[in-house]
Amino acid sequence: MLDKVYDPKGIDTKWQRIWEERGVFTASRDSGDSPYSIILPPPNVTGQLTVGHALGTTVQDLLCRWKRLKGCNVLWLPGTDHAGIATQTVVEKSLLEHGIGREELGREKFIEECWRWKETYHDRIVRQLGRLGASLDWTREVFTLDPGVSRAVRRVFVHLYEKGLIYRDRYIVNWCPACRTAISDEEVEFRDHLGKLYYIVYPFADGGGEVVVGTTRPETMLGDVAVAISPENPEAADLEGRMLVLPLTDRSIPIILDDVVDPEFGTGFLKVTPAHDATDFEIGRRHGLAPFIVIGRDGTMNEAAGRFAGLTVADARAGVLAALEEEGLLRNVEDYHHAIGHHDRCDTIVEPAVSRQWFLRMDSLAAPGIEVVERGDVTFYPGRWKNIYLSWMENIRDWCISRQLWWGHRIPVWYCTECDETIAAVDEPERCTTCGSAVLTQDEDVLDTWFSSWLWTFSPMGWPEKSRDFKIFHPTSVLVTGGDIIFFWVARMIMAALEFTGEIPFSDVYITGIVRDAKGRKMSKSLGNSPDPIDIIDTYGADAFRFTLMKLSPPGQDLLFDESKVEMGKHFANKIWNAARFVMEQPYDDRDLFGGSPNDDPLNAACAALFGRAPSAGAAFGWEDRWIAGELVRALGEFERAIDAYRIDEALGIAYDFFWHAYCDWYLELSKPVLRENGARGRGAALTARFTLALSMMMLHPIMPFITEEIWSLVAPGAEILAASRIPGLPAGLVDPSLAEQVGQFQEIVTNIRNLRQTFRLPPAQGVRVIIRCEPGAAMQERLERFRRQIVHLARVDELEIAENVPKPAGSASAGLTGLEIYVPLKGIIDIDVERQRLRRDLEKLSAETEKIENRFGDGRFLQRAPDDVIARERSRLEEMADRRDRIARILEEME
RNA sequence: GGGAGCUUAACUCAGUGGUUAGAGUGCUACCUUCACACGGUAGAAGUCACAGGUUCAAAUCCUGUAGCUCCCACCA
Repeated sequence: MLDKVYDPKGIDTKWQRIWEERGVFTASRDSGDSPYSIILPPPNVTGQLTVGHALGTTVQDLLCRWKRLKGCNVLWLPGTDHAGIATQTVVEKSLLEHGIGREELGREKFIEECWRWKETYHDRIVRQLGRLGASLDWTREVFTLDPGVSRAVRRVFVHLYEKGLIYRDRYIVNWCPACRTAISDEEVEFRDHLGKLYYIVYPFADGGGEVVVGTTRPETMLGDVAVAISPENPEAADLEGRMLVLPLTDRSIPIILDDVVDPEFGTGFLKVTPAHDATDFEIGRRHGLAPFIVIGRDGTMNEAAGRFAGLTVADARAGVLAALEEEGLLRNVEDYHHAIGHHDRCDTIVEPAVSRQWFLRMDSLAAPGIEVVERGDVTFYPGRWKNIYLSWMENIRDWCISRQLWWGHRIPVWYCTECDETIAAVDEPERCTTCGSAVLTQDEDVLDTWFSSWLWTFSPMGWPEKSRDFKIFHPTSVLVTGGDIIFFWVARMIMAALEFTGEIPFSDVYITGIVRDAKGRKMSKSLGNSPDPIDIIDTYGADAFRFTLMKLSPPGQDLLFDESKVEMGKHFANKIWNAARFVMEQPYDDRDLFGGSPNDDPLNAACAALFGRAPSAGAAFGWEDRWIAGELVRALGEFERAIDAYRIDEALGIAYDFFWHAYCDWYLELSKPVLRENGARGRGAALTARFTLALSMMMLHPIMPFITEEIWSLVAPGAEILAASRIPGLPAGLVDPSLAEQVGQFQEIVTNIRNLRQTFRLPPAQGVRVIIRCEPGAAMQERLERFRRQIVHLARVDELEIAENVPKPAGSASAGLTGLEIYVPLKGIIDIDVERQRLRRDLEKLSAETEKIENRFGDGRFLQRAPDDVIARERSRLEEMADRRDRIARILEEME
C-alpha cells in the first residue's frame, strides 16, 4: 500500500537502484525494434551539473522513456568531456593553493593530477544524473580521452592533414594571457566598454607637417609599422610612401593605402600594428610588412617596447600617454564606446598575438553542412536557429585547433630533428619517413577540446570500425542542447559526421532555452546563483523538479528559474499520489475485478490489453467509466502529437489537465458513490479507476518516472516494470464524441447549480430542491434522467425535478442554459432584487455578444467570403445564445 | 553596423487568423465532506506595449514607434 504521505526520497532511490540492477536502459544490439538514439552532450568534468544541465537532461530522458514505451530500441549514450582549458585552469588553481606550480610539477605529473580531478567530478556528475532519473546506458559510457575516441581523434587529424585541410601558420590569433594559450574566435566574448579614443600626432620624417591617428590602444603604437589611409582619400597619391616618425621610438614608418580604411572614421589615418590587431595583421600581410611585437605572451611589454619593457599593458598605456603628452603629441582624447573581447572561460581580456598555430580550413567542410540543413535533412526546433546556423556556416573562418595546454589530445605530429620533416601519424612513428632518423619530437600542443567533441555522434560508437552500434544507432535521432554551443558543437558535428561517415549526425536539433535566475541573470558559478539540482531534488523530489522544468520551458524560451516554482510539480506529484492512494484503497481485490472471459466491449478489451487479464463478468461499466476512458485515450493521442512536435510543455499540459481536472475533479468524484455500493457497477468503477490510473502512469512516466513506477507496481502488480514496458495497443471505439459532448453539458449543469448555491451563500450542508425545465422532446429528458443521480450527488441536491413544463417556483435563483432552465427555489432566503440584477448582468453580457455576431451577419461580405464551416458555427452559436437570452428573459419576466 | 527574440491577469508564462483570450502562483468568499488544505467549490482580475494598415474577421498577418534581452561584425 502507499504511504499516507508522499515522500519522494525513498521512492526515488529505490527505483533508481532497481532500474540499474535490471539493466533496463541497456540498448539492444540484436533487436528488430526501430532504433532511437540520443547522445548526451558530455558535461565537463570541471564541476557539478547546474539547473541548465537538468533541463537538457530531462528533455532527453523524457524523449527516451517515451520512445521505450512506444516500443523503440533506445540508446541514450552517456559521456563526459575532458574540457581542456577549464579543467587545466581549475587543477592549476587548486595546485597553486598548495603552493605547487604547473611547470615545477612537470607535464606527466600534472596530467595525473588532472585525471584525479576528473575521477572525482565524474563520479559526482554520474550521481547527479542518477538522482535526476536519467535513463542512460552506462554500459556504453565514454570519456573524451578514452583510448578508442582518442584514436578516432588522431585518425581524423591525419585524414584532414593529408587532405591538406590542416595547416600550420604563424598567424594572429586570440591569445589569453592568463591561460597562456591561443583560443578560437568562438571562445571570445565581446562586451561593450566605455573607453577613450586617443588622437596621436605622427610628424613627417622630412619635417613638413604631421598626420593624426586615432586609437583606443595607444600602447600598441610602439609596434606600429605603418599608417594606412583609404585609396579614396583625395590626397592619397601625394601621401602614399611618405615616411613618418614614430613617436617615442627611433623608427620611421611609411604611409600606405588600404581599402579597409574608412575615410570617414576619426581622422582617416589608421595606425597599423600587425602584431597586436587582427585587421592590422591582414594589412601587414597585404603590404609585406612584418609584425613588430611589443607585447609578450604574459600580457606585459617586451624588450622591443624600450623604456616600457616589463610594464603591464595598462601601465604601459598610462606611460605612453604621459610621454606623448610631454612631447605635445597627444592631440585630443574623447569618450568612446566599443566592444572588447574577453576569454569566455576566465574573463581575461583577449590579447591578439602572432604565434605559430595549427588551423583547420573550414569552407570545404561547411558546404555540405549548409546543404543538408537547407534541404531539411537536419531540422532545427525552434526553426529560427536554422538561420543562425546558416549565417555562421556561410561566413565560416578557419578554426585554430592548437592549444598551449597539457590536458588534452596531444597533436599527432612529430618533427624530425635531423631533416626538419613534419610527420602526422595515428601511431607514434619510430623513424623519420624522409631521412630515417630516430630522433623525433612530438608537437608540444594539444588539440582544442571541441576537436574531440565534434566526432561525438560516431566516435563513441567504435568508428572507424563499422560496429553494430554504429550500424544500428547512427545517425542519431535528435540532438538536445543549448543555443550557446550551436557554433562550437552542433555545426561542427554536422560537418564531421558528413565528412567522416557520409551521414548526417542527427535529423533533429532541439535547442533548449537558457536557465536564468529570478532576476533574469544567466546562472553562473561566479554569481553563485545556480542552485545544486541535488538540493532541489532533496527538497521537492526529482519528479516535481522534472515536471516543473518541462512545464515552464517552451522550446527556445529562456526559463527564469526560482526554486519556489518547483512547488507546482510538488503539488502535482502529491495529487497523483493521493489519487492513487484513493483508488488502491478501495475494498476490491483482484478476484472481484478480473477473471472473466474477454468480450467485444472496447473498455473490457482495453482493460484486458493493459492488465493482461480480462475483467470479471461481474463488473459493469457506467457512462462515467466510458467517458473517462475515452478522455484518456484522446489525451494520449494529443500527448503523443505534442511530443513528436517537441512541444513538451504542451504535452505536459495535456497530461496535467487530464489527470487533475478530468480524472480527479470529475471522474473520481463521480465514482465515489458507485464504489461504495460494491455491486457490479462498483466493480466496473473500481476497474476503470485502476485502468485509467495505470494508463495515466504510462503517459506520465516519461515526465515523472519515479512516482509513476511506484504506483504502477501497485496498480499493475506482476506486470513488467514501467521503465521496461510498452504501451499496449488499445481497441478502437473507446472515444465517443457524442458522450463527451453530453458529459460536457452535464458538467455545465452541475457548475451552474453550484454557482447558484454560492451566489446565495447556501451552506454546504444545506440541501436544495432543483427544478430543471427542459425543452420538449424525449432525448433531452432521457439524457437528464441518465445524469440525475450524478447531478444530485455532485451539486448536493436533495430533490431534483425534471420535466418539460414544470412551473417556475416563486422566489428562486435561476440559470438559463441551452435548452434548459434551472431553478433553485429559495423563497425567503434570497433577495429577489439581487437575483434580478444578477440575471440582468447575464443578459447584458449575452446581448452584447449576440450583437457582435449579428453585426457580422449584417455585413453581407461575411456571408460571401467566410468559409462555410465558420458561417455554420457562428450561426449555431447565435441560435444558442438567442436561446439562452430568451430563457433568461423569460425567467426575469416570471419574476415580476 | 547587421540580425533575432520578447512585450498578454498582481507575478511567471501558454496561446499565430474564426466561440466569451487560458494556466500555475497570488488574491476574495465559503468548506477541514471518509484521496489530497501540497486539497475542494465558486469567483474577482486583462484597451493582448503603442500607432497605423491588410481582412468579412487580428493577441495572431504587414509597416512603423518605444522598451527589454540576445547573437553576429576587421566600431581603428
